[in-house]
Amino acid sequence: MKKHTREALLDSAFNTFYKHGFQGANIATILNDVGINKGSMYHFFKSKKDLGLTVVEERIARNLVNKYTSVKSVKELFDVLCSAPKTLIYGCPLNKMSQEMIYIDSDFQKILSTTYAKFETLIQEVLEREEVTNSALKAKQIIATYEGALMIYHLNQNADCFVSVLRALEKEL
Amino acid sequence: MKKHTREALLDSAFNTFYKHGFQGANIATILNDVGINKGSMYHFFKSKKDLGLTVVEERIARNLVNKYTSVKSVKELFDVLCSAPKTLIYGCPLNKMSQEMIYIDSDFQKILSTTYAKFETLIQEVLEREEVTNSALKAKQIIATYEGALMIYHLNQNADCFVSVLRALEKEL
DNA sequence: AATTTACTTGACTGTTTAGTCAACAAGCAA
DNA sequence: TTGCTTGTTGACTAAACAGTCAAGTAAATT
Repeated sequence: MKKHTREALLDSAFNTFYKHGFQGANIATILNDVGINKGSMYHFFKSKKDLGLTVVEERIARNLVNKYTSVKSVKELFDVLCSAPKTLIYGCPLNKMSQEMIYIDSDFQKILSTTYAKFETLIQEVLEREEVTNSALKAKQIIATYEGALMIYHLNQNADCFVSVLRALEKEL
Repeated sequence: MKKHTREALLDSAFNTFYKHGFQGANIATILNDVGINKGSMYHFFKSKKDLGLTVVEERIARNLVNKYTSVKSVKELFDVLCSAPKTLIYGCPLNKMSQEMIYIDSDFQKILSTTYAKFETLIQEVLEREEVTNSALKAKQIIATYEGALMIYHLNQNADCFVSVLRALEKEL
């Protein structure tokens, strides 16, 4: 039960922040969900903010890296991107937290910007692997379209446009 | 001073919600900013939520409509979109509020979805005016790219990619 | 077995916050 | 002037919430 509490806390905190936002999230909800008490959480994390920053590092950033480092081709990349609406039920966690936090807290701003940069680099590397020209700009185009289309999907509650927009982009590369 | 208080309240509320999010916003800050007292606000709005929904209607949606109904050509549309980073200092207000609220409160979900639909229709109409084929999908493509690029701009604090991504999209129409 | 370290408990504190209310003032119509 | 509607005041309430702490238990170290 040593590592378990900390990891369970991060899992539950990720889910809660993902749905309610960082500011809207209630620590009591997380504690109740994990089935532990206050002091136990404050043993591992010195504040709600500390918990939030660790969620970005050890959940959001880590999931992103795991997902995209295994991607080898452009086709594979688009397949992964197109499968997003099934899993990202409240939108893109990185995007959502960025929109909320970057102009509110500079520590969040730093870690979220860094995480985004990693994401962009991973996409760029996939493009370079197949010698796509102008990979830096193309990576940004792909991410921009992906993030925007995901938002439209959630606002419309309709995945049709999400996949068609991404497939149209794929053809233009 | 009859209409003034209500309008000043909506202006300040819009700015505060835009920066801090709806949940993170503090009513006392808004009241202090406008220079009035609690009861005065609750004379015009029955709750914070009521204020929030009215901000969406009378500020976010109205600004959007005013901005895009005057746009007549595709070139003009992209000029307006490309000028966004200078004015939208905390990102796209509609996108930001949507990411925060659509899975938290169904009244916000409804009004934000409706507002988004209006936005999409306006863009589509500009495309149709110049007989762009497949205007429904193209409108979604433009908005997706625009929203995503705006996010990247804010996370990177660098506008270069924003304009190049949008200009690249313009050429593909 | 003894002692230190790691983890847990849950009541408690202090603050922040949305929302209420009764009394008061201004604008206006008769 | 009188009365009515609209808007304003600011103290008050009640709840929610992040964070603390002293005392306890479990686990590892010697």
